[in-house]
Amino acid sequence: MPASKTVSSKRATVIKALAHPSRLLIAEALMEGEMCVCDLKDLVGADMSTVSKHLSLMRQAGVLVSDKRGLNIYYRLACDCLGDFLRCLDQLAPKKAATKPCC
Amino acid sequence: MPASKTVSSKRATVIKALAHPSRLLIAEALMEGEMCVCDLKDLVGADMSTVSKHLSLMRQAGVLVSDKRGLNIYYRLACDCLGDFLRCLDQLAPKKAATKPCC
DNA sequence: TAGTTATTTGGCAAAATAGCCAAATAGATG
DNA sequence: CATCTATTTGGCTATTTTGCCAAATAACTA
Repeated sequence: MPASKTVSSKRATVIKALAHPSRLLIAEALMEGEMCVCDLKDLVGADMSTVSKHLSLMRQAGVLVSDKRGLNIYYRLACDCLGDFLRCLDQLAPKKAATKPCC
Repeated sequence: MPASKTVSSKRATVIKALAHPSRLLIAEALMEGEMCVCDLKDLVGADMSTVSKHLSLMRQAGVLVSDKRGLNIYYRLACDCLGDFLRCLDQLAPKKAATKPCC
């Protein structure tokens, strides 16, 4: 229960918001620019209510911000630090991975 | 089902390996240098078998590499891109978060 | 070899998460 | 106002994840 654990927990909440294939797909798409829920529904290929819940979770975590215009609600990333991180992660060797560091 | 979804899935697996308070705490500790399981068990404050399973999951995802020396097994991060990312995430405002972008 | 220490594995119950459907809400528009 | 469209919410089951205990390994030591 050290104080540092609380900080970790908060960070983990944010990271968890990205740690799902559909949610990461959404985040990746939003790196190109904002999209509305129906666009993202087509991208993910799930029920709109499912996508909406993913978006809600991501917004609660602070990863996304939303913006209502007309009938649509547009979502976009709240920060742009994702690209660099993903590029680095892509260099990791999964599984037993020997002992070679990467980036 | 686009090809990009597969890439996202792989990335999500890696991110998921960081998306748990105990596992992120471990990763943060390992940013300072390698540690053995018993050190990490004290840090996390959970059963050693629990910590071991977290470590195993992280190694499978490629986030950690391990190294056996004597009776101990030392773990360390497989990449050093975590710090920058965490610093950026710390600037995010959780919850309803208004509509202010951050970093 | 027997014992000791460090770690992993198997198994299981409890808790959290995902995803669908149906219903509710919030704005536009006729 | 009645309706349509876009999105969210509630509720439910199925699946996944967590974390403990007990038992199994693995490698050092007497």
